[in-house]
Amino acid sequence: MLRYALLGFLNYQPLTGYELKQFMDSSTSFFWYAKLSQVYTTLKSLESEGLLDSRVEAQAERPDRRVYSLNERGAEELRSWLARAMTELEPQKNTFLLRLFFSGESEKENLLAQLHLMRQLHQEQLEVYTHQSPEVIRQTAARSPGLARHAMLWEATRRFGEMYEEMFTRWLEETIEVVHKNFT
Amino acid sequence: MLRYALLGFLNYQPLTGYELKQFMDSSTSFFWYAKLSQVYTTLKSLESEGLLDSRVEAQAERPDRRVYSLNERGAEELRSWLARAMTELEPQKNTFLLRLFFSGESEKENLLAQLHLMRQLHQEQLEVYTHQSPEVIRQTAARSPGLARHAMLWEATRRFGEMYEEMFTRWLEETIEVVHKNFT
DNA sequence: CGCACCATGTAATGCGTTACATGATTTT
DNA sequence: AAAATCATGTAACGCATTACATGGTGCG
Repeated sequence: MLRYALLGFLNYQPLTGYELKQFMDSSTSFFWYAKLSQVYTTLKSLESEGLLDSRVEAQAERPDRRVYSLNERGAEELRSWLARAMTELEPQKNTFLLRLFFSGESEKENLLAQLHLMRQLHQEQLEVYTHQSPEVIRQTAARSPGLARHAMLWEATRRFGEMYEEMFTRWLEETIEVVHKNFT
Repeated sequence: MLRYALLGFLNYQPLTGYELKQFMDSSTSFFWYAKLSQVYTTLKSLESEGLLDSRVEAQAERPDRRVYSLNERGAEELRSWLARAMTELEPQKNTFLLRLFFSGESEKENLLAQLHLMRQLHQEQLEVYTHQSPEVIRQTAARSPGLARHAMLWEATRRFGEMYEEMFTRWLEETIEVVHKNFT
């Protein structure tokens, strides 16, 4: 799947593996992320499949950079992936819910401490979506007027993150209340 | 991670691989699931690590069943996993958001069709959490009075599913509206 | 002086999926 | 007569993580 994320970013402009990782970290990271090592290996395999081209740029007093760019076959692969609509819900995994599900024999205090810690973390994440992300989107979109329709969709994903964290925080408060009152 | 899910279920009672898969499908599947083949291989490796015991039950006119049970070391492993609190948010992946993020050059109609389809799917899933899941929990808890505190936490995870799908549906409606009005 | 950042990659391992293989019983 | 359920597993593959390996620049 990382393949498509990389094709998507390279559809905007040629980039190195290192830069791709940075772009991901500052935009899609809350719904798609990867380690640098995976970015490098995936770029290599995309190039060997003929979906990307690369050239090495020599730099004075810095390591050489390998810049990847999307070629026509890569652009076609991206379009065809986007055209294939999803017809089923994607199964999700959530370790925190798994733990909670099996915590019936845990100490009440440990359970409450874990729930409070999670609330803290989700509130912080909510702050990121409400305060930092809008700025990132505005700045990126400002660099080119052709990106207006893209920015609308970036904003939609940001809004998802915001609503998700709002919901998560509300659920944690509700759950803390229930555990506090009824857990023996 | 599946290891811990299996240890968790086996903490209630001895089960076969096939039964474990069924239990997962009817309870944790929205935040943890696995294929049968993985269940079997993971059980085997848990046994070889000495966390589970198994015995084969011969059956007349049915294939033999291998029943796994948690031993003291397995119970300890489960407890120690539950005791190690999470201190960071778990990164999530969501293919639908990834596609949306890169759909700036897609046809408006295709995009709206995809959003409508997703709304349909999430509304159906919401129905499952509000109508089917409470019954499953009530019935399972009714089988043994010692499961009351467990049932409280099962209910908390169900409630998460309900709130998640509610939120997702609201977000889809908001996004459909935005795309409908502003996407060219 | 040490840490963060820039920059690239390989190797080993682990977790999970898909495909393969078998076969009886029960339900439609 | 066909499909679903019960029941078990192995083999091949793919995606992702962790660890290893290197080395210069800039900042506090």
